[in-house]
This record gives sequence, C-alpha cells and structure tokens, in this order.
Amino acid sequence: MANEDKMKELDLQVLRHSCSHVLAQAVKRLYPNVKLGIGPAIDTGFYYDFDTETPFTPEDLEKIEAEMKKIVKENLKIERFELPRGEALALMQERDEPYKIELINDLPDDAVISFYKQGEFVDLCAGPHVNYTGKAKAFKLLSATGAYWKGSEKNKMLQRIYATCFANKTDLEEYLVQLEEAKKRDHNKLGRELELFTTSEYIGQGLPIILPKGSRIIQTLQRFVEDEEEKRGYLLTKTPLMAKSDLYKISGHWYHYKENMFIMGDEEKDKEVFALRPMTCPFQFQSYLAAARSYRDLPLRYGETSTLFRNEASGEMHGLIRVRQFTISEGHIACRPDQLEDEFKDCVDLALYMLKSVGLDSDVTYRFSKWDPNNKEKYIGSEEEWDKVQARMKVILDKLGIDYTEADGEAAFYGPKLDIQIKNVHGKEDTLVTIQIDFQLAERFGMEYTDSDGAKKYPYVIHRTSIGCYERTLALLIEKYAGAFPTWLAPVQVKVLSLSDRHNDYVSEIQNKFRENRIRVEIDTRNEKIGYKIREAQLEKVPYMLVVGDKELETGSVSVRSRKDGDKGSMSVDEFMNMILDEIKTRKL
RNA sequence: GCUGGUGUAGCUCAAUAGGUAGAGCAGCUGAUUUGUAAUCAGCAGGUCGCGGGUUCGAGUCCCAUCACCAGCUCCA
Repeated sequence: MANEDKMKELDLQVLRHSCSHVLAQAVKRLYPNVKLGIGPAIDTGFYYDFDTETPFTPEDLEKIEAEMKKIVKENLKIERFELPRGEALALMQERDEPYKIELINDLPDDAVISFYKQGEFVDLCAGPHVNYTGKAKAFKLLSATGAYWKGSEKNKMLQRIYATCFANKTDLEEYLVQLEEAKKRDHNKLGRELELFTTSEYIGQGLPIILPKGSRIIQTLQRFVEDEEEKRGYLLTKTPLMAKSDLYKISGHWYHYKENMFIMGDEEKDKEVFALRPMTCPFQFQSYLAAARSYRDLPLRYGETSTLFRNEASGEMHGLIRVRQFTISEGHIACRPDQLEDEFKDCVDLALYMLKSVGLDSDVTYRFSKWDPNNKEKYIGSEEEWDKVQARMKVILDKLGIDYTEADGEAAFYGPKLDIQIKNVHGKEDTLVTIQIDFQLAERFGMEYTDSDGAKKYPYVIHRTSIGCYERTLALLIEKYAGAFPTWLAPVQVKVLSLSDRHNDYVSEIQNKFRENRIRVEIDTRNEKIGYKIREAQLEKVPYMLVVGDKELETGSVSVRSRKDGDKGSMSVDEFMNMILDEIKTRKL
C-alpha cells in the first residue's frame, strides 16, 4: 500500500471513531438513561455499544440518525482533556457511566486517562479525533444487534448499533451499492435460487439438503480430492459414524468437546452410551492400532471423506457455512519426528493445490492458532510440551514462507493449528482448511511404533483437511463465482437447445454422445422460442448453450453460445466436445 | 444459547383502521414450429410457518413454538 493510501486509511479510522461519538451523543440526547459501552472504528465503519432497558427498534435508528445529522450541523468543537485517575472516576461517577468506570479501573496505573468533549457530550477515549463534528457528513446507521459486554457471554448483553462512515457522500453511496451487490452473491440466497441446496423445518436447523446440482459439484470436488490423495500415498478408510462414549473418553473429547456432541442414551441409565462423531481422529487411530507398527511403516497417511456431527448452538448456524452435519476431506498422518516437517509441508502443498484448482487461493489468509496459556483447562498436555511443539511448528511455518498471523486461544484442545481462513460475502471470516500438529493423542491411544533402536515410541499425528468441508467450500465457491462456476465444477456444463421439434432426435443424439464422454449435459426440447430457452439457460448460469436447427442438423454441427461471451458461431459436434473436454480436464477457471 | 428482525401459492411480493386472500413469474392445457436473454390464451394452485388465546369475526391483536435472516458468543 502506498504511503498516501495508508494516511487515508488512518484518517478514515479517525473520522469513523469521531462519528461513533456523534452516534453516542445522539443516543444520550434522545435516551438520557442509556449507559455507554465502547464505540470503536472497524474495517467497514464503526459501532457503539449501549446498555438500554428497551432495545433499539428500526424506528429508533431513524430518529437517532436524524439527531446525528443535527449534531453534525451544529459543528461542535471536539476537545481533548486529561484527568488524574481520581478525578476521571469522579467525572464518570457524576455522569453515571458504570461501564466507563470499569474501563478506567482496567487501565494500567501509569496510563494517561483522556476524555473527549463535544458540546454537552463527554466520553472516555484515547482518541485521536477530528476537530469538529461537522466533518462526519457521510454516514449511515446499518443495524442494531445484541453484543456481550467485553465480548463475554458471561457478561450482560448490550445493544450495539452498527454504522458506516466515509470521507464523502460518493464513497458512502459506493459502499452501500457494494453491500447490495454482495448480498446478491450470498450463497444462502443464490444457492437456493440455483437449486443447489434447500432446508426443511421438518429435518431441522443446520441440516441442509444438498440438491442434485449441489451434489454434483460436491461429487466433482470429492473425486478430485480423493484422486489427488491417492496419488500422494494416502490410505483410504471407511470408519463408523458413531462410537461408544469409551472412545471419546480416551481421546478427551468427552471432557473437552462434549457440549458439541450428539449423545444418544443416558449415562445414568444405559449400559452403553453412543455419540455421533464430531471428528474422525479417534476412529482412524483404530486403523493404526490394527497392526504392530515399525518406524519403517511411517509415515502412515489415512484419508477419508468423512461425515461429522457437531451440535452447534442454535443461533450459530448459517446457510452451508455453519451446519450441524457436514462432510470433510479428513486425514490423519502418523509420522516420526524426523518426518514431521516434510509431512506438514506436503499437507500445506496439498491444500494450496486444491485451493488453487478451485480459484480460492488468492482469497485466503493464514493463521497460526496457538493455545491460551491463561486458560489451560481448555487443553490437554503440559506447558512445556505446548511450548515445544508450537516452537517447532513456527519454524516449519517460517520455512514455508507464508504470511501468517498468530492467534492465542485458537488451537485445538490437543495441539496447535495452521488455519487457512477465508471471508464470506458479508466479511465474516471462517476456517476453510486446517492443518494441526497433535503431540498427545497417539500416546493416549497407545499408538506405538518400534523405532530402529528397538524402543517403543509415539508418533506425531497431523490432523488435516485438504479442501475443508464440502458444504462450506461449496458456499464460498457460490459466492466467489456468483453461481457461474468454472466449467469443470458446473453442475450442468452444456445445455442443448432445439429450435423446433424436428431437431429433437438430433438433440438426443448429442446428449447421448456427451453423456458417454461424461460431460454433464441437459437438453431443452420444449416447444418454446429459442430466445426463451437461452434466457433460462443463461439465468441457470450454464457455461455453454448449443443451439441446433436445420442448419446444424444438415451439417452435423452445433451453434455454440458461451455464458460469458455470447454467440461463438458454429462448429462440429466433435470440435466442441474436444474443446469442452479439454477445458474440464485442465480445470480451466 | 443471547439480542433484534422476518415468516401469505414453487419464487418475488400485495391485502385500507381486525370483516373471511390477490398479482407477476414458474407449473399445467391449448394454439404457435420458432435462429441467440421472456409468443399468446386459458386453467389450476394457499388450513396466511405450526399451536393456543382475545373477538360476533384474526393474515392483521396477544402468548407460545418452529424455521429463516443480521449480529454476539462459539467453530470446520
């Protein structure tokens, strides 16, 4: 980013932060009893949290926005002042702002305590700010939602108002249009419109029904993944979808993951209690345990297209991105310490190859997810072990030369992770691919191998996905391509359109030929005008439409229309077939 | 799980202040045999998410519940 752009970005942050004060001032004017939380600038604008007895309605937002416009018009001077801790607390006491008092008490002893004042409004704030409220001309309130104080569900839920603000009206308008455009790509809307998936209230929340077209895309991805894993020496397993609680007690899931598991039976009453599997690891470990292992057997790479069940809280489900049942390209690699680096690198290589193949490689970021040393009960293993394995992982990551951020408290309960993150159309980030180093579960399960010196040792286990879970990946692909998938992924690759019913036999002939060559083809021989059929195929986002009439019938050709470029003229059936087969084979994006 | 919003035909949406549901598209039937983004006509389609309640009367008001959406928390 150029220096100038950075400055602009910074200016915008300051402006947005000031705009959040204007919002808070407006709220205090209209609802004096409301208590102030915090109001920072964010990527897309800003928010402010308020403690209020009666949540804000959409009508309230309109009133607040009108009041904000007044404050902007009043063009109040924004002034900074500092107070010693005692006086700062007294001021907030006097203004009856309990959350601000808590914030002051949280500040370190040597902190400078600053306030910003505009007209009658005063807020505890580090700043900086613009100098007059008149600068915040281009803003818009977007939504009101609940948000926990200090982000903890143990605390009271405050009311958050989200808004956006730009340097000028043009930028604001542009952003709002962009928001609307993004909504059109939303997989949850588009995926249903394109008949890729649906949901049923009789089946339940977080349990999407993948329709034939969506299934075809997933199948294409799955075949690709399984073939590639086979090439890379993976061993395929088919393990059960459920197990007795005994298994999860060994793995630790029973103690660290129970609230996310679907458990069948009552521990008090039943002799055996079963649970649907939330992860595949303990199952694939049984495969390792099926024979005595030598150092020569390692690495052992197990792969499985694995369906998992996780009992997510009801409010957490989202389209295909967050569901209760999903299928994932799951894999576990047992390896010796000296193999760890190469195996890890191969996992990253595999994931990147997959992402590149579907065109998502430039949309992801990397996160090194570590444990939280202040929250040890969430994890198994000792501090020394965690430090050691995290240090080793860091070395590997640095050698890979990828640009990653570090995140405390994001590790799995059994080990640190490299998470490949992606943002959806609403800007919300999720994990697409994860590669984890597990230094503990092998020992728990007694997964030994005999080393060259005759000693029994435990291998490292890498838990990894190669393309993430298929539901989520499909969702992101829908959004990436706005439903217009590359030909190799498209559920329908060609649609053959007849001009009139005398051409129907020829259409069927072409259909059969394409099917034999595994080109996904549909035909439209309805008694409709060609323009109508084209419009429909175009809205279904089919990559190629073939128009056939008398001319084509006589010469054994087809008239090709591409979704992207329109009419491409005529060519022979074989010529077209070779072209599209090549496009599919090379996975052209 | 929490906060707020939404729920009328397959889809998109109407229904004045509570008086018994309407349109476009899709579907079906018929006519039209069509040359690159919508041919015309007719027909059919709804226990207004589900369950209670208030009322002479509820799509409209109240309660509960389910699902969907945005956000928080949580996560692949």
